Order: sequence, then structure tokens, then C-alpha cells
Amino acid sequence: MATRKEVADLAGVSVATVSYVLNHTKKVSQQVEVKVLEAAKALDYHPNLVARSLVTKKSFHVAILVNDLQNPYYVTLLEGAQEVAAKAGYIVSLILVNSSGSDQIMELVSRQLDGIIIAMQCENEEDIRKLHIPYVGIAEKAAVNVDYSNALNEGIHELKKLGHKRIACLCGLQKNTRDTRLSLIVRAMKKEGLTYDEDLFIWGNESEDTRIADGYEAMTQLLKKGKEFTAVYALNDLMAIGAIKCLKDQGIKVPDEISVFGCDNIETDEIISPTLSSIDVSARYFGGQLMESLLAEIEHRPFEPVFIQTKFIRRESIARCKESVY
Amino acid sequence: MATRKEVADLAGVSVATVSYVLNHTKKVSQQVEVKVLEAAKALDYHPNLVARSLVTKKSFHVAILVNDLQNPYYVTLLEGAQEVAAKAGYIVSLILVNSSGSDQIMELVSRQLDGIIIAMQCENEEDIRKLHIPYVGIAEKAAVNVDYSNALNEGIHELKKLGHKRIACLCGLQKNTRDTRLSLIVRAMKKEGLTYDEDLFIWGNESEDTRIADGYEAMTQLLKKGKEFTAVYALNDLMAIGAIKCLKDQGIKVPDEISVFGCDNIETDEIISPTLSSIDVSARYFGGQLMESLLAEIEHRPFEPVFIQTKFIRRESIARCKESVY
DNA sequence: TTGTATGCGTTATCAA
DNA sequence: TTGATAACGCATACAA
Repeated sequence: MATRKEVADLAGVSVATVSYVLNHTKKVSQQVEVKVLEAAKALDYHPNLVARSLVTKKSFHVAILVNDLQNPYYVTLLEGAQEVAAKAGYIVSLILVNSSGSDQIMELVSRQLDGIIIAMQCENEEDIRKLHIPYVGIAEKAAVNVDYSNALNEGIHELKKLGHKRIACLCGLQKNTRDTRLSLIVRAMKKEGLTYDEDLFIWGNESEDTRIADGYEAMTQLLKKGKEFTAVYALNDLMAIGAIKCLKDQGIKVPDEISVFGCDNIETDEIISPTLSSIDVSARYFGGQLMESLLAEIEHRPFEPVFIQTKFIRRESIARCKESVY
Repeated sequence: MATRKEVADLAGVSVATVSYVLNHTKKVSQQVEVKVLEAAKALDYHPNLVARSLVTKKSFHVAILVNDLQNPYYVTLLEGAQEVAAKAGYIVSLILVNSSGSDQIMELVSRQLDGIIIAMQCENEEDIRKLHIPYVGIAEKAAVNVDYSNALNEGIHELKKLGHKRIACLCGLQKNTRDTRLSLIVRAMKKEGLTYDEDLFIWGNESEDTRIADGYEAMTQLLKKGKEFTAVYALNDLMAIGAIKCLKDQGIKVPDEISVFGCDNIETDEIISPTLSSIDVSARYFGGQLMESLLAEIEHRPFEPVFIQTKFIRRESIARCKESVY
């Protein structure tokens, strides 16, 4: 690996001059410029970003914290974020946060990371704040918000129109977790004059019980209650898929007897049978905007808050209410 | 951010001594040890890994190159790799290689990365070799191999037993791409005395046409040929899922008229209907072992080559041949 | 056992 | 327009 000094020597100039031309940081004469560039090319010189980081205190390195990469939603979000970062010259590292713990998180400050995106329901956001590193999350109201209200209202309205009166909800998260979707779904139901029954809300045990198996489990619990319902909203599509599987296993027909819809509009929705109604949230765009806002904060640029609109996508999993009781 | 010097001052020792105790690199007296540790804790000191990298020339930073994160197979592989890396103190960055190009790859040198995992069908491996950075790929024979032969033999044998004679193959990759699975499937067919018909092999156009839509497209092409076949092997499950969708759309019943099996054993296999027969490849373990072998190379440790065994998983998508013709 | 001093490859400050 | 040279925070050879 050629160093800057070698380039300087070959070009017959000082290291400072090499910096000037390579970083376009000061005016240099045409003569030296070409000499330096030629020398750099001849030596196949690549600047050492580690050394640069040491003095500039900027690493152009950010991290994304995820805990459920098996959920395609987060993968798409990640793709969107990575793309934006790459375009801006940042490299993004993936931190899979699971049981193992937060020692990995403390490392992020040692590594001089410029910023962090928290792409998960985060319990210990406090730990991250203490790092004094710029970060953005997906949970709270922030610079980039997904506005679920439209789509949720639409979904509930659609169910109402089809005659559904008792709608259950597979929440995925623990009770009392503040999640926009969950408060909005309640509001949407009230708005449509539907009876809101706490017993039809199934909560998760862990911070994020939102996988297929969790949907299956939640539906099992719901059925066990023996309460009447004719439609189900699941926090996300994976849960909805699990729930449908459970209903099938119990010999209950979807959508003939129970209508189901989820959220995220993942690719699988159109593959399964019945195809799954869902809410499209532009996960890729969301991820991209999250990164944009993070980079803006890092670079002390202003960032205009963005509100991402959602859309209800009706597919086969929803049908007219048959007034059947479970 | 407290620096090592501040810790030294507070503890009343030299910076070298601080290094000695923090890195356990030299014997120090109990006295100084506690003094240093206390000072470090008091100042909430975190070593600057960037500075360390500059002198040690080790970044504990590796990259994984992927081009299709929408394929759960790669996600699982990534998870396995990341877990191993994290445990060894490495941070892993994700490089999404798409059309945009390879400028990102040159950056990896500048960032002093310790190693690279190429988790994709790679065209420009040459570019990466030129970086003179340790790397491992998934394509070629290497330190860690997935032995598909068992599972493929099993799969073909199973089909043979069920009366299938003409088996098509959706290859996903471009013709002449050397892929273990594709050469092995041919061998398996010959071994079972099945007629091998080139016309029943559908190739991809791009370097990796292996998504759901590609499977759909490949099956469309296959049907258009009008050649007889009663079973299909798809390079991976996504393609198989696309193929089944296509067959359904054409009113062809799976598995009653056509049997299908894929490869990777992704979660969706058990969700769709019919459930998809597949080959389990322990993607998580594979990813982990890839990382192990990379780290071994980086740290100049010996690495015992590993051969990952595969298993054929029979599910609903395969049934007795009805001798129907398409 | 502990301290001093040098270098890692940059950027940046100040002179020239 | 260019060049010395001092940081940046750490590791380490060598001295003490």
C-alpha cells in the first residue's frame, strides 16, 4: 500500500501538496496537479481513511441496529438506507441486536461511528443516547414519520362496509408499548362506531413478538378466548400469515369466515393463498429517508421532516362478513 | 471523549502503562492496575479503535458483498456470519452490489478492511483479488463447501421412485455458469438413468435471475416450449415459488400434474400451498463457517475445511407421476 | 515494573 | 502557490 509520502516523493512535492490536490482543498498549479495525479496513479495510491478519520474525527461509518432481519420489511428498509448511505460515501455496518446484549453497542463509540439508525423496537434507547452519537429511531415521532392513519382508516372502513363489527387485533408488542399503529387502529374503530373490545386485543410477551410463529400463537390465544369476531388486523404481515395458517389448521376459512389484513405489504402477500390484504408503507423509501435525516444531523444540515403516506391494499384475504361466530 | 493521556494523568502514570493494563500486554503491579482501571471508569474512557487501527494495521472490520438481500437465504447466511464476527470482535459492513458499480469496492481498501465475504455470484472476483485483502466466496471450491450431492440425489431418486421420468430444471444462472447444483443435478439424473434433455433446462439472462419473478418467467418459457415434463427442480426456493405461481395461473395443478422442488429451505416453504419440497443447506451455519474461515485467514490461523451436508425435505409439492403431458 | 520516545498516515496551521 | 511541522490517539521498542 503506497502512502502519501511516497506519492509526494515521486511527484517531487511535499505531502501537504499531495493533500491539496487530492482533496481539492487548495489552489495548486496545473503543473503540480498533473504530476501528483500521475504519481498517485503510478503507485496505485489509495488514501488511508483510518488515518484521515483520526484527525478529522469523521469516520463516514454508520450502523444500523436490527433485531429481526427475517422480517422482509426490515430488509427492505435496510436496503433503502444502505443505498442512500453509499451514495453519500458512508459505509454501513449491521448490528444484530439479540439476547447477547449491548456490549456491541458500547463498541460503536470506540469505533468513532458517525451515527446510528435504530431499526427496531428499542428498549434501551437510553443506552444509545448516552453514547452521544447522532441517532434516529423508527419508533418515536421523529424527522421522518410514517403516517399509518389513512391506510388503517381505509382498512377498518372497508371491513365496516363489508359488515364486520367485531374486529380483533394481534398486537405483537407488549401491552402498553406505544405504537402508532395500535393507537390508530383503536381510533379508527371508534371513528367507525365499532365496539372496541379489549378482549380482542392479543398482546405479545417479548418486546417484539412479531414473527410468523408469533402470529400463529396469538391467533391460538384469540380463538381460545371463545369471543366473537369476524375480522383480524395483525400488526404486520408475518403475524397475519401466521394467523391465517392457524385459522386454516383449525378448519376456519379465510376469508369466508374470518377476514384478515396485515401491514408492510411484503412480497409474500401475493404469493400465499388467499393473497393477503395489507398496508403499503414504502419501506425502502422510509429507510432511505431515515438515513437522509441521520446524515443531515451528522453534517449539521437542516432536514425538512417528511411524512410518508400509506396505502391500504385490498387482496383476497378480506370478504363480506358472514356473521359467523367464533 | 476521554483520551488515554487523561486516564494516565488521573491515575498518575504514563500512557504506556495505561496501555499495558488495558490491553493486558505487560505485567503491572496490582497497585497501578486498580488505579488505572478506576481512572478509566471515572472518565468513562473508551479506547479509540481508529487510532489503534492506524498503528496496528488491523481494523477488525470486514465486509459482506450481497446483491440479493430479498432472498431470505442470503439474509440467514448474513446473520450467521455476523454473529460469528461479532463474537470475535469484528464489525461487519454490508455492501449491496447492484448496477451502481464497483467504486464502493475500491473504497474497502482505503478503509483498511481486514477481509471480505462475497455472498453472491460474482462476476468481477478479479477486481476483489486485486485489492489484496483476504476474502472468501461462496461460489468456488473453498475452505467451506456445501455438499449438495446427497440432497439432490435424494430428490431425484424420490422423483424417480414416484414415476417421474422427464425432469425440467430452472437454472436461474446464465448458461455455462459453473454451479455445483447444476452439474450435480445432471449427474443425479444420469445416475438414475433418466433421460437428460437440454431443452428442459431453462437458463437465466443476467448473472443471477433467481427471484420469484424469474422463476415465474422461466416456467413461462418452459411451458412455451411444449416439451413433455412432469417434475421441476428450481435452483432455489424463490424460483420454485414463482414457478408454482405460474403453473397455478395456467391452471396446472401442483403436485397433481407437476411436481416441484427447490433449494434453500426458506421459511416460506411451509407457508405456501402446497408446501414446497426443498433442500436444507443450513444457511446460518454456512454463513458462520464462511466467517470463521475468513477470520482464520486474516489471523493466520489454520482452518480445517468443512463440508456442510444437505438434506432433502419432502413436502406437499411432490407427488406420484400421473403421466400427464405438457 | 514503569516511563520515554517514535511512528502509524492523515489533516491543518502557519510560514515562506 | 507551496512546504515544514505539529497534532490526532494509540502501540511498542527501548531505557530506566
